[in-house]
Amino acid sequence: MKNQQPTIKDVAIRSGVSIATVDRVLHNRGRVSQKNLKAVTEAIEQLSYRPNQIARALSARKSNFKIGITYPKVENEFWAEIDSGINSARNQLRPFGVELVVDHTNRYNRNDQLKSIDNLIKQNVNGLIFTPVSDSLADMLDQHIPENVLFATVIEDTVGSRRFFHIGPDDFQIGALAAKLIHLYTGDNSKVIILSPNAGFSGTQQRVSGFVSKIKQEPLDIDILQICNVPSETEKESYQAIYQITLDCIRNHSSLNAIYVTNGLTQWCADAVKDSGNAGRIKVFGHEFTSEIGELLESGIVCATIYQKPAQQFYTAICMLYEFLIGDRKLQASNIITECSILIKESLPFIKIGGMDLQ
Amino acid sequence: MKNQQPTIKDVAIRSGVSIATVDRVLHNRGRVSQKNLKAVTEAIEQLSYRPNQIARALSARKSNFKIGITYPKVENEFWAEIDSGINSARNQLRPFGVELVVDHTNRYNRNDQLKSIDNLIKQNVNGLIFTPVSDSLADMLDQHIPENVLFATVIEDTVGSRRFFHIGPDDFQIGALAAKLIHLYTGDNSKVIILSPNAGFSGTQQRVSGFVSKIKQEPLDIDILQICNVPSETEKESYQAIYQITLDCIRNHSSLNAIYVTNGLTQWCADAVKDSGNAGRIKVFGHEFTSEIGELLESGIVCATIYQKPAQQFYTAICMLYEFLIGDRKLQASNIITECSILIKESLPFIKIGGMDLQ
DNA sequence: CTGAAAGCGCTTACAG
DNA sequence: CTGAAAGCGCTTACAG
Repeated sequence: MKNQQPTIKDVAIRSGVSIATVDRVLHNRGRVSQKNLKAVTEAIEQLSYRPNQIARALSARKSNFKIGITYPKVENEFWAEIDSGINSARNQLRPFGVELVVDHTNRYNRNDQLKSIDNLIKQNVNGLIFTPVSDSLADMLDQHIPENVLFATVIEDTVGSRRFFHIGPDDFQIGALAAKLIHLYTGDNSKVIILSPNAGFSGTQQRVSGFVSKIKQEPLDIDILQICNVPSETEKESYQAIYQITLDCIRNHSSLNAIYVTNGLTQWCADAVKDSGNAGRIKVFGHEFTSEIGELLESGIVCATIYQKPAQQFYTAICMLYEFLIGDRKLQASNIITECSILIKESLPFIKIGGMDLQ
Repeated sequence: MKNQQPTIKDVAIRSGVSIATVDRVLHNRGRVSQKNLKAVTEAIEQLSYRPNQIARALSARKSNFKIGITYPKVENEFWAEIDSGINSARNQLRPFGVELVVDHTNRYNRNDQLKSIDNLIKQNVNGLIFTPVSDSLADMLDQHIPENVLFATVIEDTVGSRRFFHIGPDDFQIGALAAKLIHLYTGDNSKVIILSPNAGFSGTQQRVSGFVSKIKQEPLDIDILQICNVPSETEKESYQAIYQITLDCIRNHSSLNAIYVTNGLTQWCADAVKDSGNAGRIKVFGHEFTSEIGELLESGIVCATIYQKPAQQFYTAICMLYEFLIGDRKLQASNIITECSILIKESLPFIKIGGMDLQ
């Protein structure tokens, strides 16, 4: 009844060396004679041996790992959800002896973020995960982060940096999907305004591009009345700004019947629509999910949002980084495109915040 | 820098007993004096000790577990996807020494399924996971499956049985969501036919109820021209039947402009719509996702499907069952309502079949 | 360059 | 009722 998975011992016996030597080969630690290297490699091949990750993890428990995480805590609700993803990962990895150190900045600001990263590195983290506030960080990151610290990006990418992998949505397609949803809900007489906070993020720009391009390509009968960048460096500023700009737009465009908010500030726009007495007449479309968004979907002020499951992204990223830390970091890491959900009133019963089933 | 999670040794020292005694308390194995029981319980409490699952798993490796799985392999594509979920679980659990034995039946038939279950039990499985073909199985299951074999249901439930937990969608809400999607795509002049294979499944019935109830409640301007049960005990029968019935419906109802298929046979209905020259005019809505459904969404014959991610359900169920097998099976297991996705042409770029990120 | 040994935190016979 | 010891499959000093 014994499960016949070969172990490191089997490989050692077959190749006529000690377990320690097999281990050296497994980790390319060198200091192995050509002859033994060959014997071990062949034995591994013949037995199709795969190291047992459980045993590896238990053993790794002796030397603890520390993973640092930092993000811009500007839109509170969005990042609060991410904290739940981080906590799931913390619980998951605790038995492996992994410590998670979380830091954050209060603005979308490059220098703040670099300081936060420096801070984490000073605490001797073995790995680093963060959402870069600007694409232009690439060079700086490679300078600030030592070679032996693995880092990965979540939600936003920094193309050109040494980042090990990236997890995030396909923002261009998200924008296209948003256009389609608006068309489904408003039919052929859609006069839409795009409110675009976080214009510094390349993801935001791509959503707008995807939206515009979808309208042209299909084509969809949607008029874009205006595209407004909403100032949003700090939290307070962004809330106030989008609320006020929404009111201004409503005043200036009497034909307006739909608003697309390119990110998670959707609910503040919806509040302005409601407060101005336009609930139902002006339909709001946007992103993410909070309890308030749930109510807004229920009441019909918001028709649909696209949910990128940020907590899951962080959870997955943290677990992946750990895999590479204890395993062979020479392995190629692959990027992951997040699965996004369409949320409408009728899909509310299925939603899981965080979305980690196995605790 | 040592991580300060307490271990079983810490508990033993603090309560002045051996590790073995602590272990006895942890697993309610009895044979512990009142005095020691109290001491250990208190020590666990004070240190807030939690057993390390990794160590537990590695140790459990000594005694192998076998989990049996059986399902009705009638709609090939649907169950082929599930095989990929089972394989993910197999890879995930292999290092833990878990063996997965898979069996299936060729029809939606109670007796076939009971035979399959008997067969797995004869192979000494420690746990059992399956999709019951009939709600009325409850009593039989409790008789056929020994008390010491944990079992759980996926996709379809058997209320009233001793099943340990259930993972599946909220079928009533799924039906309601389908009604909404049809309304979004066809507007206020919708003449719909519901094609309902697998009428023996309670889930199917609930989808129809949810659909009808949503139309009344909202209300949505949708006329249901007819509700057809499609014979579907075997695979070949169901494919042919739904194709033929679709053609008949098209012939009999000239005003027909939408079809709702209550489950995964959607693509065969869509083929009939296409072959009869009604692509685009008659819009198809249904369930699940296969490569062919991808093409049908792309070409606009199918407007939307609701995807219950069956592979993920099985994956999660298998992993959960293992957790209970090695852990304390006295713990209460909780049921899981599957997160369902709305699939439309524009969400195709995000879809993941199987959907297991971490391999 | 190589191997014997200790250890990660549990579980499981076994002996008392 | 209780505890010492072996073992799960790895990794990591340490000695040679």
